[in-house]
Amino acid sequence: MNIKEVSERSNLPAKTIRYYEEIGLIRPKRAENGYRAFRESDLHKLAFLGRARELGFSIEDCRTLMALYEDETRESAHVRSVAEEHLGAIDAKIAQLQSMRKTLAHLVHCCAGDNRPDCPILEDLATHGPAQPEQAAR
Amino acid sequence: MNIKEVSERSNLPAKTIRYYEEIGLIRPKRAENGYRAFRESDLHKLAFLGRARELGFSIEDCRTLMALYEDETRESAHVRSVAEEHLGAIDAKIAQLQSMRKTLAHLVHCCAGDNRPDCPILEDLATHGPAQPEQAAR
DNA sequence: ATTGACCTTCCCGTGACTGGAACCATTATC
DNA sequence: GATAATGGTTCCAGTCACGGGAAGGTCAAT
Repeated sequence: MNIKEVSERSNLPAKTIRYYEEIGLIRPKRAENGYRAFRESDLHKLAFLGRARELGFSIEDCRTLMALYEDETRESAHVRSVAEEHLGAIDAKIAQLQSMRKTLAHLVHCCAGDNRPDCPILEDLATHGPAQPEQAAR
Repeated sequence: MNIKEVSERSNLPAKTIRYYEEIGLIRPKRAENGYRAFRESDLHKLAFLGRARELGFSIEDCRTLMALYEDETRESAHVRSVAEEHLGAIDAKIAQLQSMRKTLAHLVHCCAGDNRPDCPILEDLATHGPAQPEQAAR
């Protein structure tokens, strides 16, 4: 298989597939003309990677998960802990976005949105400076 | 004011302040020794920027918002539209994260997390390839 | 005279790609 | 056989919003 077919069957851009090879996530063979020669197993790995990326795992997480996938002696606890950590990060991100959303929605609601210059959004920005970083918990 | 005082009073790292000057968001004067000489107005702008960044506005949005802030003839509708667009992006991001979260939480819940290799998380990754990109709406 | 704290610029690295240039290989068409 | 279209290759640069660190100048205090 050449890269285009793999790209279509994995729903990953060819650029991404080359990048994954560059960083060692896949190791397709080469044909005599220098073209990458993908096997079904490469395609399978790419689908795995695509799904993991879709769930928001970092490339490094993907590397770990692939290694676990290929390790018959893995413990599911290991996989689960990777997923749990990622889940925690997602939750933190959601909370942060919801906090932004709340403030922003309020400001947008308060803004007349007409041809006059008065604007509570700008007033907020001008008066509520950035928050002090919290003292890190020990 | 030198950069350290401004950094402390604005709660922005000195690196960030220099960066904001580099990209033209602020234009502090210079003392004879080459040090940046910040005025209160620079500090005010930095606080404005810090707050806008805290609400997730991009640097380009910040540039627009600052320009509107300084434009006495602005229309609040303009400010509001910038904020609404950003709000929409936040909502989209939240929805995407919640979708990930849902799938991931389910998988984590299903995974025994013990010393055996069987793992529904890896099974999902191996079998549910990446989604086809939706046909873009016209 | 020498610390030490502060300031400066400059360059590299981040994550996960994307775009584009320049060039080689294969296949189809005239 | 010449040409064009399509596909492949590598390499370089750019994205976003900074952060780290080196090399060196300035200032206040000891």
